Amino acid sequence: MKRKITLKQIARELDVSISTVSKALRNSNEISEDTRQKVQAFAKLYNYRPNNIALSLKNRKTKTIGIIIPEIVHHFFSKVIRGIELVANKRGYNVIVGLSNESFSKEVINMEMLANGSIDGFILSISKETLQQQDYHHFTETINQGMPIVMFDRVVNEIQCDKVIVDDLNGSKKAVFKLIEKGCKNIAIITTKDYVSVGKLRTQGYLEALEEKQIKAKGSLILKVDDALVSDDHLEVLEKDIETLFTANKNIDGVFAVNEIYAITAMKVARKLNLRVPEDVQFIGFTDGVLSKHATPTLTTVSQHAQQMGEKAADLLIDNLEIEEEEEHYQTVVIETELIERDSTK
Amino acid sequence: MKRKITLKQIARELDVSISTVSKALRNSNEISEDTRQKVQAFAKLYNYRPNNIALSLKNRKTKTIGIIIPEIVHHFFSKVIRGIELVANKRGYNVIVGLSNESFSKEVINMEMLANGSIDGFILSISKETLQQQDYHHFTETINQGMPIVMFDRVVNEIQCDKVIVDDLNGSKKAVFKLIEKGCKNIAIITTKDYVSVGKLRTQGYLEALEEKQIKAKGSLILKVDDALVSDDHLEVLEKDIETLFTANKNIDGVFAVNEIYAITAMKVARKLNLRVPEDVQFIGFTDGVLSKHATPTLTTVSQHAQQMGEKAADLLIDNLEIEEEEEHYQTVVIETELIERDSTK
DNA sequence: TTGTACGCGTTATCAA
DNA sequence: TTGATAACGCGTACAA
Repeated sequence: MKRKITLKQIARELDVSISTVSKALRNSNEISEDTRQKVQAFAKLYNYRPNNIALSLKNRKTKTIGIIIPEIVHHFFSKVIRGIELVANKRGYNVIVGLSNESFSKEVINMEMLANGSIDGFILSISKETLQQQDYHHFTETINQGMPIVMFDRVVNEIQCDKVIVDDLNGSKKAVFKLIEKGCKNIAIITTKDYVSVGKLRTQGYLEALEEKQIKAKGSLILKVDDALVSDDHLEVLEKDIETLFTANKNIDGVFAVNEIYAITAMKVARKLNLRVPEDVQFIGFTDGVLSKHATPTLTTVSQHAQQMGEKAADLLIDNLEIEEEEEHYQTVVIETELIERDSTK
Repeated sequence: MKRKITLKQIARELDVSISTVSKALRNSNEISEDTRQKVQAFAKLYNYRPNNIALSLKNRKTKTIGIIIPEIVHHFFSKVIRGIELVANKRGYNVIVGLSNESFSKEVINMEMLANGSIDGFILSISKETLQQQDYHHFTETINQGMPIVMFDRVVNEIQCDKVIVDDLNGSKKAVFKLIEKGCKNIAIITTKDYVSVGKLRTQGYLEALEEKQIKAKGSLILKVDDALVSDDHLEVLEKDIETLFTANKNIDGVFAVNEIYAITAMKVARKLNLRVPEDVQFIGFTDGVLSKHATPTLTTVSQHAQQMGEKAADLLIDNLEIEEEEEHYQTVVIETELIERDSTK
């Protein structure tokens, strides 16, 4: 078991100084052809590689990006990570992942751990608990320490930083317009409580779309599900809520759901109630997930281009990291959505 | 924008030496109550935190685990990561993620990047290309350098290290036994090419189960799908293959698929051919995914306990890292599978 | 009780 | 052409 070799060891072995070795390896022309070759041969033989940690300490940059997300077992977030990793790797960065598990304290702890030198900047999506408590001091503090942050998807106006967001509003409008165009008269929405910014925006899009088409929104057609319900255990509660929605509003002929699970579950409930999809009720979801593609019938969805979001976020962060100019002018990049029509609409 | 404060700055500010500050902060009783308090107050005020990189360099350990997986947009792998992250965090470690994207060279490059000091050890699952080429030099080299590796799921006998695997063989047998028990006489298997170790094992389990029940395996009932087909674009090809399987073998009354996509797709094809599930054909998949739960009908599956695998892998690695004893006796932990019965079986 | 010196591995500057 | 030295930030053995 040969430990990794260091400059010092090479120097001792070859009876030259450390700095000579260092220079020789970097092809400095201060060094004679002779020793250069000797050193390089030796280094190659022992497979010398500079120690990243030492380089990080010296250069005061780690070439590592910290990602903080609420949950990794989630198509959207894992696709974003893939995008980040893709760009990061291409530009010579590594990626270190912290999960907040939707918890404020875990988010804070994770960020503090990473902010102490381990990374050069953050890409993150805010946890639900943080959004509820509206306590953003950990973000401002890290930014004040000179560590850049790029937020994606779940962002917040209070914090000044680069952001990458989905065009939730227009995405929803597209979906609702499509339902109207397909002949729906009574369109329900299944959404989340308002403190989840994306849920709020998507609800707003639904309302605006209806208004623009001179359709009066009805409170009874708006189902705001408690977030805990996304967890698998509460699927039955979700189903019951949706069933109530349908039975209380027999005339529903279109459903817009702000995520995949809601949409799939709603279709399931509809089928159970002997409603035909899409003949009796049409469905559109909002997601980048895998369920839609394999559902029965396949689900029409608003795609978010998650991977592209990740790529953009990584590019923004690395640009920020590598460009000297101190003038801070943050940008918010909006990733357009795309309506993917499948069999749950006519 | 105040940069992170260092010991040196505190020392200068308070007009004491660096080591005094260091000791004071670590509550050394060499330091007078007086200066200790003074230093601690100042440090707290400026929110001093030791620099991780400096600590890593000094201690020669980074408290960071490197994960290399073929793909992150995959329920199984993201669940494993969640398990790793959970344990790692609990034990004071961070997690850095590299994606091989099923490519040999990306796997090698990623490992080399991380092995140069960035991490203390690896947890990985081997890429398909590596398995095909059977070139494992990068694993042996990192192990020889004294950096421990824990492999999970896609492992390989040639490498001596800790391993966490699913009991693929028995998992498959359980599934096939269940189908037989439920009255299936002609059970087909949809599996991968043999170089994917888990596919091979699951096929073997299928064969053994049949043999134990004195049922003769028929080659025509074994569909070995090309791996590229898992990618979304090739779904149609997959469907066609499965359709051929069904039409060429009208008597199929049970299907065991080695992953979720195969199973779901097969159910879809069956429905298209007007076969009722589970009345005419019963299905069992192999997975920890989200599709099974939301499929129509819901899919009976062999669950792999992915998160538990991640937790175990992390514990193994960290144990290895923190325990002094040099005697290497590697273990292979087998995670038992669990048959989750849903509506695709009677 | 406090401070000096050293080492972790590297590179850059300056001296020889 | 080569080498000594300092610095990145920290902790600690040893000296004062």
